[in-house]
Amino acid sequence: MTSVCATGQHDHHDVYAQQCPCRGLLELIANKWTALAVGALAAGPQRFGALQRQLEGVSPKVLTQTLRRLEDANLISRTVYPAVPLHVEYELTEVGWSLTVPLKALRQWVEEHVDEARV
Amino acid sequence: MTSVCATGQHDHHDVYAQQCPCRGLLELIANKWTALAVGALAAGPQRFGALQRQLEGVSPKVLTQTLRRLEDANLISRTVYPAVPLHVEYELTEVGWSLTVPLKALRQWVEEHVDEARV
DNA sequence: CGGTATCCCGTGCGATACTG
DNA sequence: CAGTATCGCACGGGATACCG
Repeated sequence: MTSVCATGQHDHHDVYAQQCPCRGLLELIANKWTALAVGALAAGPQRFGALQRQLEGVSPKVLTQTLRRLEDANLISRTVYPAVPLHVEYELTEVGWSLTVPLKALRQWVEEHVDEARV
Repeated sequence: MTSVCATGQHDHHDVYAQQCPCRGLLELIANKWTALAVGALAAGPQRFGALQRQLEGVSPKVLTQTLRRLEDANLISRTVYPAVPLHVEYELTEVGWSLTVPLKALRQWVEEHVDEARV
């Protein structure tokens, strides 16, 4: 069994439907900036402004949406340091950090097959 | 360096922008059915109708779009057997097959962290 | 059987302006 | 500094009907 969704418990009657456990993750990292934000945070905790500069072209609204979704998914944490001016740090959680491993595998696949695959 | 996009050649000046080589792949598998179609085809060559039944809920138009994109990316091949009724087979290419490896890593991550991460 | 054509809708994304 | 508010558009996706 090598499919994305099937488990060892399943057989050829598998349905790759809405119930697939991959769906949630795929829909999360599917959007434009999420995986890139995780990649940026893999270098260490970052402030909102720093993330916005690294993810070139992202608007503050969209960056906020992206970070909120990651926070809701428990992949990053948001820490506010009450000060003037405001200081907010985003950081990968432990489980968020673990996600960088398969994500990095994906990146390596791209590097290795960028010529064969027209992605 | 553990970020999604940075390579060993890069340093802290990396920009996770539109130029990131991951972007193409992420935008490809980002949509609703692509990764699932790859997963289905990992079980072996499939006909259009069989894919449509496995990817429960997909409309013929969207399935066609999905398969065309995968074909354009050189990840699957489309073979027409001229007969009545028509017989069309979709099959993973070699590079398409190689993609199932990191995709499977992603699935395993989901299974292992489904409780910690609310994806 | 394996699609295309057509219509429609939700939402992800972007630009800009403004605020605690 | 770190967002929110508002507007608008493009596009992915869905339903249905039809075609070679």
